[in-house]
Amino acid sequence: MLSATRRIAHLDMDAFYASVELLRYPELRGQPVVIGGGRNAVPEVLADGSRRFARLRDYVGRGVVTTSTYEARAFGVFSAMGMMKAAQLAPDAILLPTDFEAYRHYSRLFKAAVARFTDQIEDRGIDEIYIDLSAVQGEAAEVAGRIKQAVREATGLSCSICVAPNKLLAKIGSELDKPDGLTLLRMEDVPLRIWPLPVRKVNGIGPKASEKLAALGIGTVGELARADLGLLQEHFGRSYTAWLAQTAQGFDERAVVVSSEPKSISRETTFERDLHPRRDRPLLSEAFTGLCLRVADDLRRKGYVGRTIGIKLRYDDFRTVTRDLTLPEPSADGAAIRRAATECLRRVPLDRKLRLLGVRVSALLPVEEAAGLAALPIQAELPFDAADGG
DNA sequence: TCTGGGGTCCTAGGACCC
DNA sequence: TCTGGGGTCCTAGGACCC
Repeated sequence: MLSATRRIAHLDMDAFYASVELLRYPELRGQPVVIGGGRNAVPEVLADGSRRFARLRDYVGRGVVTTSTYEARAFGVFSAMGMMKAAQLAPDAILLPTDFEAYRHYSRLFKAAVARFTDQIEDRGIDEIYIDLSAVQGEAAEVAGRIKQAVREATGLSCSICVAPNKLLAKIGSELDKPDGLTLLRMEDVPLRIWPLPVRKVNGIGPKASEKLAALGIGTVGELARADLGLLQEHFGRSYTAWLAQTAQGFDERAVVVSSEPKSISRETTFERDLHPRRDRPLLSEAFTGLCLRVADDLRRKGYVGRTIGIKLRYDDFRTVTRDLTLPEPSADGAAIRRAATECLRRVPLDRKLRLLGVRVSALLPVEEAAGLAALPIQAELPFDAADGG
């Protein structure tokens, strides 16, 4: 049972990767900076100790923007945009390589700072969390303020927080006052503060769904709240329609999930140029083996074995296909993964150039549990089952 | 200017079992 | 000979998120 009124916060670090880079290169503060380059974007240290930074215009390749500073966003450069396109919009912007090690470090720091307030924290990736503050003493605004201060002291970085009755509203709300925002939302605020927003602001309504809604004349959450359910059901099916209707009213009962086990571990790579299945076979084969070994290494480091091995291919026309194969026994062995993945590869048409190759292991089991299972006496496989109840 | 890499969850059909 | 209902597992694809 859920309590009558919960107090759920969503905390989102402001322009996280870019802000971490600004800690390291304070001279870039106030400038348009884009994160997403490779090795060639590493700043060069000059003889006088100053640094020369790469510019976006120098970028060549198939990467996308990971994050940009607010100054770069003013040029229209946002996350997930192709770097070549970003270079056209802001050729003089500073380009920096992604340094996940550094971002993970600051991620641990800000999460540890929040953990001093409560252990009711749901991890939503490297730069955001939900916090269930229901059992934390104090006014919402005051508690949120203290959390923001603690994050700033631990990291030197700002974040935006919204406290609301549920995760749906907290997530939307944390964006309303960015950066360095502190937003409070109550159910009564839904008509005034949520209904005017585009449906795309709702976590779970992506590009496809918002486009379909737009075609029905529904652009805002308020329009969604007033929409005819029968009409929605014709286009979205029963369960998604029910969810849309609840969401438009600001209803959401999902709990803050404090811990979870991974479901899959994967590695994939986009080639610098599209590779021909026959002519570039040596290159493909090398990449394929490398992916299998990296996945195996990830499994081993994280302590998992998996039964289902899968591959992912993307053709030069951007079509994506997957194949997978479930083994009788879980494994984390690179050679075994490569054998299974090769089986999968045989089932896929190799009649076009390839843009991407990926390897995935799912149906994961912690390695100690797998060891426990292996120690159990093996059930004999009889040709007829004597215990059959029929 | 073509569009990364790591994930989760959902749907749907077919096999197979009771 | 046909009909059937429910459950689980496997596979493929797709939407969505950070």
